[in-house]
This record gives sequence, structure tokens and C-alpha cells, in this order.
Amino acid sequence: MPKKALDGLTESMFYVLMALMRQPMCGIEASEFIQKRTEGRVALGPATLYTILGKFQQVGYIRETEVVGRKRTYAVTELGQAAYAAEVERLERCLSDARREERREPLEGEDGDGAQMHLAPAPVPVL
Amino acid sequence: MPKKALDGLTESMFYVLMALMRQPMCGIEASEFIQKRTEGRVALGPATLYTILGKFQQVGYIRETEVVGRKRTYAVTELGQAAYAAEVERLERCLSDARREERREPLEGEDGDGAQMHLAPAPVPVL
DNA sequence: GGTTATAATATCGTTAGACGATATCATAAA
DNA sequence: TTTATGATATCGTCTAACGATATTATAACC
Repeated sequence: MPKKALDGLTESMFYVLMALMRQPMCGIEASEFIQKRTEGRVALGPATLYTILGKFQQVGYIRETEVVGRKRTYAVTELGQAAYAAEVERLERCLSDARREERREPLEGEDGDGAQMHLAPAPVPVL
Repeated sequence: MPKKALDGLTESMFYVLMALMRQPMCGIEASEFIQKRTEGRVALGPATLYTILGKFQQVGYIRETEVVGRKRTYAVTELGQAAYAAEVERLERCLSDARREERREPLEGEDGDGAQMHLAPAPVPVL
């Protein structure tokens, strides 16, 4: 997905925020939550997990609420909640674009008659 | 999004396939299509665009159907269509997970009474 | 107390994707 | 033939993913 530093979240990042929004928790707990919620579809290794937690703390999407020994508990900030909401919207837009495409809707800025690229005779990718 | 080589498409990749499924076209046309369909939300530079086209050809998601001078026309293969469909499903899963989370649905494998992490007293991220 | 086990976090190194900037090439127009 | 234009190709840098491994703090046991 996105590569311009946190303009659009990756799937891993999205689920980390989702976990911490459910309830403040530590990294391991978040990772377990993600596996359960996605029924195993998404599984973060420690490297990805802690890289994301570190990054999110830097940019203020999450903050530490408790440190017991080595265990750090994180909560999502308002900024993080906004980023999560924006990501939901981005995903929805992708899907709604896909649906419009299935319907072969003409593009914006087309007058419905310009020799443009709508109503092609179906993809027909031979191979 | 995804980083394990094409296991899950990036947003850019997704829209490139969407463009070529509408109708076989060249890189520039695909990039123009994407800008229109997303109303400017997604815009690929030439580097991203041709990197993706090259990669997709390598893995067999698209194939060249015509070469006129420098202009190369691409079409989506069945493999590419499958990848696109899988991506749509992935996006749908992300959103449905998000919706389940909004409803605070308990996780799979929880008996509704285990001292687990559901029904927390709402996130309350103070900052 | 000292040793082992365990839970949790941290870091390294490699690979993949994003993208601005720029270069190259082919055709058409002047 | 020069110039313009449309289109593709490549360079370099940055960010993210992730397996493997190391580190550290608490708990459990003898």
C-alpha cells in the first residue's frame, strides 16, 4: 500500500490500531488479537510488530499508558483514531471504485459520448 | 500493505489491474484512468507505473497485446483477474473486521466469559 | 539466594514497493 | 532535418515487511 510515510496505512498497521482501539494492550496481546480477529489471515512477527509500535509512538498515533517490567501497554491517541478512520475510508473508496468499475460506469469528466474508454467490449484477456 | 512479493496487492497495483481489466491499454492511459476513477486520490508517477507493469508481466498478471512504436498495450490475464478478485476479497475482509470490531463482537475461540479482552470499557485514549 | 523458565520487547539484515527526477526513444509535425 | 510530443525506461532514496536472533525482566522452583 502506501509508501509515503504513513500516508495510508499498511494492512499490518491498520490491524495494530484496531487492536489498540479495542482496548489498551501490549504488543504481544495485539498480535494475538490480530490473529484471532482475522482467523489467522494476518499474523505479525515481532519485527513488524515492534517496528510499527515504535513508528506509531513517534508520530503520535499511540502512547504508552503503563510500563510493568518489560511489558508496555499502549493506547490509541485521537490522532491515531483519525488515521484509522481515514484508512477505513480509503478501503471503502477502493471497493466502491471497484464496484463502479464492475458496473462499467463512465468516468467523471466524460460526456458519455467522447471516444473515450468506456463500454469496451469486455476485457477478454485471452490467456 | 503487503510486502511478501505480491501476496496482497498495493493500492497502486490494484488500480493498475482495474484499469487494464476495463480494457487493454498502455501505461499512460492506465495512469490517466486511475486519476479519473479515483478523482485524483491516486496518482502514479512513471517510476511506480512502469515498475508495476514490468513486475506484473514477469509474474503473468498481464501480457502485451500490441506494440506500436514505443507504445505497448497490455491486457490482464486470467491469473491477473484472480489476483484482482483476491484483492477485492482482502479489502472486504479488512472492512468487515473493522465493522465487527465497531460492534465489539467477541473474538472467535472466546467463550464469552473467559477473562479475555472483549467488552473493555471503551478505548478512552485520553490524549 | 541462585538457577531455570517464560513472557515480552528489541534489533539485524534482506527483500520489496513507492516515487521524484531524469533519460531515452519513436513518431508526427513544422 | 529539426523540434515537439507521447510514451516508456532507469536511477537513487526512502519506507515497510519479516524471519531470525538477541536481550531483558519477572516468576517459579529448589
